[in-house]
Amino acid sequence: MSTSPTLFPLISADVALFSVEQDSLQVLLVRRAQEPEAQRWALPGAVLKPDRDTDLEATVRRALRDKVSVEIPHLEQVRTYGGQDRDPRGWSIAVLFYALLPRDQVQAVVRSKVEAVKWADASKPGARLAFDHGVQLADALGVLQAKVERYALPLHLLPERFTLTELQRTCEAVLGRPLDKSAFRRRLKVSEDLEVIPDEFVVGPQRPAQLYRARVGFQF
Amino acid sequence: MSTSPTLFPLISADVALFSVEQDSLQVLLVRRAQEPEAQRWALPGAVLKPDRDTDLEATVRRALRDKVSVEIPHLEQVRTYGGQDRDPRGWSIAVLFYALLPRDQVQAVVRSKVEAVKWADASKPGARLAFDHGVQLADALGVLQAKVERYALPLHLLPERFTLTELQRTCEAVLGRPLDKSAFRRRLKVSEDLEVIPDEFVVGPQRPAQLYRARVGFQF
DNA sequence: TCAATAGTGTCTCTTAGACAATATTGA
DNA sequence: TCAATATTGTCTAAGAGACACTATTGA
Repeated sequence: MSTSPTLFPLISADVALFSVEQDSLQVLLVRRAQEPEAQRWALPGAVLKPDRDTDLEATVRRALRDKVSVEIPHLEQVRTYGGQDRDPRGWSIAVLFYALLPRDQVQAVVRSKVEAVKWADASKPGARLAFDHGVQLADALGVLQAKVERYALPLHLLPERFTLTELQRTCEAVLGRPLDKSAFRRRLKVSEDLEVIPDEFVVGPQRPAQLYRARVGFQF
Repeated sequence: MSTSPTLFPLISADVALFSVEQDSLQVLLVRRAQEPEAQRWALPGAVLKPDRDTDLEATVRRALRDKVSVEIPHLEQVRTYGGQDRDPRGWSIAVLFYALLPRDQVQAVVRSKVEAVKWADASKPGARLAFDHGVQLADALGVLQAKVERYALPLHLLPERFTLTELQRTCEAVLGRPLDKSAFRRRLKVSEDLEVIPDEFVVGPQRPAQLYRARVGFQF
């Protein structure tokens, strides 16, 4: 029924969906039910359907729709993998994206009955992933880290309201290294991306923490 | 004869081939002979041929083979454009690369009889380009500039042997802004990428200029 | 009072930009 | 000598890392 990939490449869109849990960057993996590479964990993906998708982002959103019950606030292209060897079925093309899910919506991941889904450590996903998804994940992580290193704030990983310490923990989870509190706050002070929520604090058995939110028009 | 793009997207690889001439960054354009967008200038590209190309880079090299008579020393992926609206024929995917051609090989561009080819100013290519190639060119230029801003040295744009002033002029051409000579040379001094060619100088009616070359294993 | 976390201040070192000074050639 | 370009030096300001300090709460 399907066209031979020798004549026409198999086109799909893959996505590394990141979130933060327990101060650790996690990525969503799906266990493949069918051959090839059955039973192996892989990044979620979908085969392009030209009659249904208006563009590549639509393909990605469709790939995530049955796995996550909320809309994804941030989607960004990483790169494209293509060749005759990366999939045993023949010539294939995979356009890779990464996406960010706020950590207060991690529970919105759908536990399907037909498909196993799990969160894995983004920098050490465990056993070898299907196809070239290990490389894909590493590349996606690299792009995300490079952006945060360049002082972009991954606010899409946080709830709408957050404290500066939470933001710092999130950046540390992405980068995989500790950041200096003073230096971190120094640049937040001149950042255009943050906004104090007046009179809103998180209380507890310590000094209350000011709540912040993303400025309107914030773009990661 | 051809498959309908409604069922299968048209897949091509496009390339922005950059070179420097007269201290200005140039990009290679091709005038389209056929519809759609006939007569309009476009980036060189080729339709993917799964039976001939082992991967996407092979497609790009094939696209350039009949336009440039030398091998391209550097090729890098920019991003992928896909959707049902970017080509009037229907769903299409274009994987964009950029490539660097040493300025002493600009004359290696083949002036084909069937196809008009020209070098154009990379930041102001003139009239509107075909399809979304204006955006593609801007994106490719942006990726290249970002890399040079991060202190990568675009040595592939230079001849094998070059002076520091030539290197500075090349970086200025890429970035479109003047650089400070002292600061520029300061970071070259600690760079791992350059190597003095002993006792080799460019002479003239002024102080001789030391010749340099890329270190073995240099990667842009 | 103490524990715990929020938030600030200060020092030093590195680096980049601006710009001046010196060096070396051919004519 | 001079013009022209190569090469180096110096000053200053901004920014980052390290680290210590102060602030404010509940228990």
